Amino acid sequence: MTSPTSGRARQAARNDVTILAAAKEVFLADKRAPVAAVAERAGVGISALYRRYAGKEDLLRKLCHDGLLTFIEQAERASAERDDWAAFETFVLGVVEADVHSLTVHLAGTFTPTEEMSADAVRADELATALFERARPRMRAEVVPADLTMLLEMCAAVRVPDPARTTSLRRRYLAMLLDGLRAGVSLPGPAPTRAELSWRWMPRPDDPGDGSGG
Amino acid sequence: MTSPTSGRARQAARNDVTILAAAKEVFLADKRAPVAAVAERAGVGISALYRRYAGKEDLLRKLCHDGLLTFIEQAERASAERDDWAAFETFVLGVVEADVHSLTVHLAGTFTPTEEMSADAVRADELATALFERARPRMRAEVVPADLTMLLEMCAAVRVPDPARTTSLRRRYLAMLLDGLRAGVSLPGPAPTRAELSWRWMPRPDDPGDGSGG
DNA sequence: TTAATTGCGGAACGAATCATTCCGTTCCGA
DNA sequence: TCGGAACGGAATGATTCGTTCCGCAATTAA
Repeated sequence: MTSPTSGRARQAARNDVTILAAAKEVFLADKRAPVAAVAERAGVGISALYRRYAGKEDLLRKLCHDGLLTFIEQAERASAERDDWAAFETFVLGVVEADVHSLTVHLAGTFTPTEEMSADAVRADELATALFERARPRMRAEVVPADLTMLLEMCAAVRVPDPARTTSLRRRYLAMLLDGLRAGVSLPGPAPTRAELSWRWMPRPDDPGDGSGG
Repeated sequence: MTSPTSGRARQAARNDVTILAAAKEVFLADKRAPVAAVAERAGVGISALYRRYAGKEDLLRKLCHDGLLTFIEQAERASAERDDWAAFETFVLGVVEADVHSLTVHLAGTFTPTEEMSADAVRADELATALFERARPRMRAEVVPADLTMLLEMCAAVRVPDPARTTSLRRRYLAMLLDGLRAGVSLPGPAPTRAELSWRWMPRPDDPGDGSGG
């Protein structure tokens, strides 16, 4: 089992990424989607999926963790930029374009997290906060890092059937949000606290959607 | 049956509004909620609900239509304001505070609409577009009335467990969005078209939530 | 007072959905 | 030719949920 460059094992290795990509697409569109939908999208049988993951929760966990790692990667890459605001902008744009928010926040609560995941979540939060703080001098008064979570949430809510257009429209409204982040001075009501946003990471009996299922 | 001011009929009349209010709360939190959850929230049995509505779809339709009428009411009320921008602002704020968006757009597609509903939807669109056009001179270049739908969508995505805080936070981010609506000049990508947003009003096999079900 | 009616609570029913398992098949590698 | 890894997809069992049905209680009409 050195390098599966041919035949069976090769196809299996290909299925690894195919299934993961299919799962990402399917659960982004509807986080309550059945497992069978993932298999169908990937063009494989259900066996191929259950051979790789112990169950649905396992797959969801893997997906969420991957999203978290992408988030961290975007943050680290953006941190290299010299200009404070440009770094922040690059980071947020990267997260939005990778459609990572739905993979992390929206899938949270559908499984019990790993210790490693929790640690990565903390690190992700630290990186994002650092980027936010760097750019904060150029923002309006009274904004806080917790606002970033909500801005990403709002971008994730932009969704049309065509994925390409969804990305394009998200860029449009992200530009508006970033302008709004810098304009004016006074904002109504108190800023969100960390406690108010942490409920997403706790297991929930019901599923407030989405109002919107993905 | 002149005026039910006592006993039985009185309680029944009270249940009319209780059930409707419960349904609004429940389906706002999760549009896929079971009918039994509505009855439980209202503190009545399932019979009390089915006596009033032919089925779940009937209840959803009533709820959505009520939301549409509230939307129209907010638009008409705001239209009376002299200042063009103030009228627009009052209107949007009214819609957001009434949490009407989830009742209309998010519930659309879960039932077959009435002719009257379709007519009201057209009227709602006309009123909203008129308010938008009045305020447009004070907005950045290249924004279109269809943007309003998306802005409302983004506000509806702001949600925390506490309803009062949800309203407060929505006001906060609405202020940012409105500032973003006026700032700058150039926006990336083409504006949304009506066709891209009309899919919400067509019956769908699946349910893209949000990824989030509200 | 009595009988009819209205409104209702909640168990029961049946359909649908889904995660998971299981069995037979295919095909690569030796 | 053979062992077994990988797989397709039907079968299964549990759960959820919309709807119906039956019996009871309270009110009202006679």
